[in-house]
Amino acid sequence: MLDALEAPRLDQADSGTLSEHVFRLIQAAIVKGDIAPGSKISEPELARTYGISRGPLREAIHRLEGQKLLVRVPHVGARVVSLNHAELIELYEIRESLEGMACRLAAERMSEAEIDELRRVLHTHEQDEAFRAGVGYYQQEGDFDFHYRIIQGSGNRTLTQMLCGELYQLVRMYRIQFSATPNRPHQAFAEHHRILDAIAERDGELAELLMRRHIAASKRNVERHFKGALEQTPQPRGEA
Amino acid sequence: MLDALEAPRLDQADSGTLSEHVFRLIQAAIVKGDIAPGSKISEPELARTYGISRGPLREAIHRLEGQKLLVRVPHVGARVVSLNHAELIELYEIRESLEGMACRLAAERMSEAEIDELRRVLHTHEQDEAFRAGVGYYQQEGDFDFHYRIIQGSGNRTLTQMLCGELYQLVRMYRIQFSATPNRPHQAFAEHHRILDAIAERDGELAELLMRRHIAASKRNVERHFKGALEQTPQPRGEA
DNA sequence: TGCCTCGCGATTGTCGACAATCTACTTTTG
DNA sequence: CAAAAGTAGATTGTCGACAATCGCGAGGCA
Repeated sequence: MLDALEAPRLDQADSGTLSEHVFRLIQAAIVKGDIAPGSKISEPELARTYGISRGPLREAIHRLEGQKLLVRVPHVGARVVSLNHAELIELYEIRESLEGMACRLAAERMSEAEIDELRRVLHTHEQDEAFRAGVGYYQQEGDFDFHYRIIQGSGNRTLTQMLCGELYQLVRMYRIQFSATPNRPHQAFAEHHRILDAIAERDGELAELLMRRHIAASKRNVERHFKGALEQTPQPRGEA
Repeated sequence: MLDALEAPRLDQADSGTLSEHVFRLIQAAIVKGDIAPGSKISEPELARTYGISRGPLREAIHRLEGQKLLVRVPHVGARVVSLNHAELIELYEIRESLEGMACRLAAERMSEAEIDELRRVLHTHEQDEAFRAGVGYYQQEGDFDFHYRIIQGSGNRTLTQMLCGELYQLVRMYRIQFSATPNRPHQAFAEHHRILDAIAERDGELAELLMRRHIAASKRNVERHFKGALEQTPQPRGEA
């Protein structure tokens, strides 16, 4: 398993400690799907893979558990998280609440420069060829992600830490899994545009409403996707 | 420092691993204020205190960092979190959003038995003598905590995990710090009662509104408290 | 006298090895 | 033949020691 890791070795000192490094490496591997959801994490194997000791690795695992990307059970081991239907819907409901709030705050507090940046992000997406083809709108990451930018624009550092620091990778993981839904990208883009307009007009109330609806629409999309996949796989498989 | 720990040693196997145990121990020590906010965490010292190696201790520290009770900086060490005014307000705003949502869900989904339980919790609080004296309403923990029960009643397991598993201890820490405000306990109790009524009537919309207002009131209370303490201490001290 | 530099002590990060526990297979028994 | 007990292997949890890095104080220089 997990032989699809292109660059597992930790060449230069990217960010100081080894623990931090493998943390990011494993995080990326999980989010990208290189390590299958539900698969078991073997400490000796991963340690060998990344060429480090089990000490830093275990610390990274504990941090990953905090980000809800891993589920750990004492004396047994850690597994990559695999949300069931209900949990995934719950996640979207939480986002509806939190990102709605972030959007309202962003409409009230974002600077004109930040709004221009946001507009530029949307423009970049529009010209993306994957988007034009109707697939894979959501692959953007970090500063190039519409949602990410709005959350940061809220000015609420605690909220930003929760949404961009913890839940973000988890959301991204499922974004990638459910990325290819025919009409959704264009529709999502249109919704993004309306949200941007509301923010530009400093209409916090409307911006929040639109964001909540936007996420609710995504939720329905995931629901549909899940229901479609249910016929093929009765249960999300638990091993690689 | 931190010699006020009454029972630091880890006698029996409470919960399997040492890491898990010291995690809970340090968590309790921080929440109760035995380890001062902003004070530095010394690994060798804590390891000696609890009579364990630095390995499990470091894992516990990483988990505590995930719960936002510690702030860690590489190669320097960990400090007990000390939220400033803005961050504390942000925390309350997040709670407003999340617990409001939880309250709405609870009104829709709690069983009659659970509502009875909730009523009993409130009744217990009413008879508490510390409450009657007008101080220390908030010291309740876990199942005896009104908010805790409502969140669990929401039926949203992800939400419960976030609110009761992560942020809960942080909120509790500041609850304890700001506990003694003259009129607040009785007022809070009245608000709790109104929320309960709304839940009992299955009025989700009203229950959400009341919970949001309740937390907003708590926020204002903390704000007042903070402003009052500002004259004495210009900045929350950074050392024990 | 004030500021920069160097070095020492302490703390954090990392490692390899040992002990405790779990999983799966084999063996034994009703 | 099925089920339970026992055992072997692997995996997780824990430890003590070594290396890398940082903070702070002594000393030198403008």
